[in-house]
Amino acid sequence: MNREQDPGLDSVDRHILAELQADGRMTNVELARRVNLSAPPCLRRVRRLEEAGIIRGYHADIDPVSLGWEVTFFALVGLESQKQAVLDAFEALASSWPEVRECHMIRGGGDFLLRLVARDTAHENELTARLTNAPAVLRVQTLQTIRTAKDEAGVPVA
Amino acid sequence: MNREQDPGLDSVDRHILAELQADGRMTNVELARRVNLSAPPCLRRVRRLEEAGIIRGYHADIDPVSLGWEVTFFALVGLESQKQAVLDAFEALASSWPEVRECHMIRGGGDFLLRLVARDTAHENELTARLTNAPAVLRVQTLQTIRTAKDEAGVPVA
DNA sequence: GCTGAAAAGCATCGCCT
DNA sequence: AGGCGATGCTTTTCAGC
Repeated sequence: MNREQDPGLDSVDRHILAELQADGRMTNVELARRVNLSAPPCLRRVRRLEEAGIIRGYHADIDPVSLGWEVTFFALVGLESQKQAVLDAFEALASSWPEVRECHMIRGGGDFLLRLVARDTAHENELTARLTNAPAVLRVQTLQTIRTAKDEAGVPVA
Repeated sequence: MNREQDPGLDSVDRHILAELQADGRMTNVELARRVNLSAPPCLRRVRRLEEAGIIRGYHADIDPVSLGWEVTFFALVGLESQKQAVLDAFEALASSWPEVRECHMIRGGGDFLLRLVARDTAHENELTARLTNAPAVLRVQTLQTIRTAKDEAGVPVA
């Protein structure tokens, strides 16, 4: 669907990506004005970027606390085996929990980094316990965020 | 700007949040149809959610690889002091790097979890070295993502 | 707080450069 | 490839329930 480092990505495309990353609900007319194009070719470029899989979607960024998710934390989970079946099973289990927002397998074998949300500290403890007691889990290290200095969703478009 | 667990957030509001989290560029008419409202009150609700800070923004989700960011990794950084001035200085330094996308201070003193992007493995090594050599840094543990099973930007709207 | 109509603005198409 | 003009929607406001 998308090639590595697409050659047909000029400075106008990158400008479009930067603008839509900053404000994904901008109208096409406003976007066109900012990148010095008229509306139709601007829209054609956006559609092309979407169809090439370079723009994967658009999402509202919602304040977790407003929805009752008071705690965000990370967990480093170590498994007792590196067998593919064990890794897959843990991955499937973790991914099935709505509180698990990210699940990354870490190089070096048998470790996962998760990002989770919890309603409160008790809920966080419960989630940690559920992780600890999950099949093949050896240890769980929770990394509790006390302050977030920077949290930018995307990537530099330099 | 936003209160904890806003009481004036009914099921229609939550439905709106879920829809815009899934597709932030949906037209207001389509959104209204999905939440069984006509367009004007739907738009008023969206504006209210934006002004209350519950919707913090809208962002295009861009494929990092298409822009040349081949490597995404995390770094656990331990500092040699927990003095506020030292923590603040590290936070300011890390946040100033465009490759650092997230910078979280971790409970327990003197630790930070960063999420970074790099153009390639050499660039990743260079960033790790820059972290290691930064003032007051005691150790850097890189957590290299080899597979991401789940990566949902938002929060459960249940 | 919703509906419905109406004005203004936008998305999108076909054609031309 | 980008621009122009036309058409049909969408957004947004406003009066009235």
